[in-house]
Amino acid sequence: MSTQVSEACPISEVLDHVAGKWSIGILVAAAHGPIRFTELERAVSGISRRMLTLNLRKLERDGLLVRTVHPTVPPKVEYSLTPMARELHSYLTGLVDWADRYRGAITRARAAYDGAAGPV
Amino acid sequence: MSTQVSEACPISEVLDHVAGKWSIGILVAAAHGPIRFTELERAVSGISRRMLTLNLRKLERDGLLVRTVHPTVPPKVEYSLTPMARELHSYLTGLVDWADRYRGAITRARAAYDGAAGPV
DNA sequence: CAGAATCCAAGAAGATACTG
DNA sequence: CAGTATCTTCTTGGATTCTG
Repeated sequence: MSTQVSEACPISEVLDHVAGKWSIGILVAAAHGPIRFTELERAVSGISRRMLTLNLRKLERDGLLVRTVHPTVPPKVEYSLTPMARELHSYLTGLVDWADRYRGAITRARAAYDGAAGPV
Repeated sequence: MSTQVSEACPISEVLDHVAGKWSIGILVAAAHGPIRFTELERAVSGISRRMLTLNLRKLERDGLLVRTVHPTVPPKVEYSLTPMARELHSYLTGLVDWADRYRGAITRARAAYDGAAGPV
C-alpha cells in the first residue's frame, strides 16, 4: 500500500489553525454576520491589532473567512464566514459553552493541584 | 498577583488549554479508556515525549485528566478522562470530524489563495 | 516504563510607529 | 479605517541526556 497519507494537511494542523485561542474568538464574533476590522478588535478581547490581522489572513487563506473591501473613504472592510466555517461554528459554540460552564471548576482544580503539589 | 477581577480564568484561556493542537489529540486518545504514557505517545502522532509530558501535566492540573500510578516494576501510569473532560470530548470529536471532512477543501483554499496573491 | 533536566532554535506575540 | 513594518521579548517545541 502506498501510504500517501498527506495529500491534504494533517488534521492536527487544521485543528491548530481553527481551534487556536484567537481563531475561535474571531470566528464566533464573525458568525453574527459581516463584521468590520475595528468591531472585531473590540469583540475579541485582548487581541492586538497585529494578531488580529495575522489571524484574519490565516483564516481567509484557509477558506474560512471572506474579506470584502468596500472602496470608500474611509475604507470599510468586512469579514464573514464561509459555509464551511458556518458549519464549524456550531462545534465552536459548543466548546465555548463548555468552557464557560466549567471555568470555575477548572480554576478550583488548578488551585487544588498547586496547593497539593507544593507551590514552594 | 492580587487580582480582584479574575475570580475564574477567562474563557479564552480555558479554550487555549483545551483546544490546543496537542490537547485535543491527547483527550481524544484518552477517551477510549485508561491509556498509558507510551500508548499516548504512539496515538498522538508527531508529539514528542517532552510535549506529551507537559500537556499531560497541564490537563491534569486543569482537572481534565486523572493520573494513576501503579507501583510496579516497571512502572505503569495510566491516564483517564474526568467527567468534565468526558463531556468536553463530544465537542472535540465534532471538531475533529469537521477537520477531517474539510481538510481537503482547506488545502485547496490555501493553494488558491497563494496562487492568486502571488507566492513571489 | 515514564518521566525530569538542560540547552537551543524557531515562532508567537506585544509595543510602537507609520500609511493609503 | 484598516492595515503594514520593525524591533524586541516571551513561549513553544525539538534534541539529547539522565534516572528511579
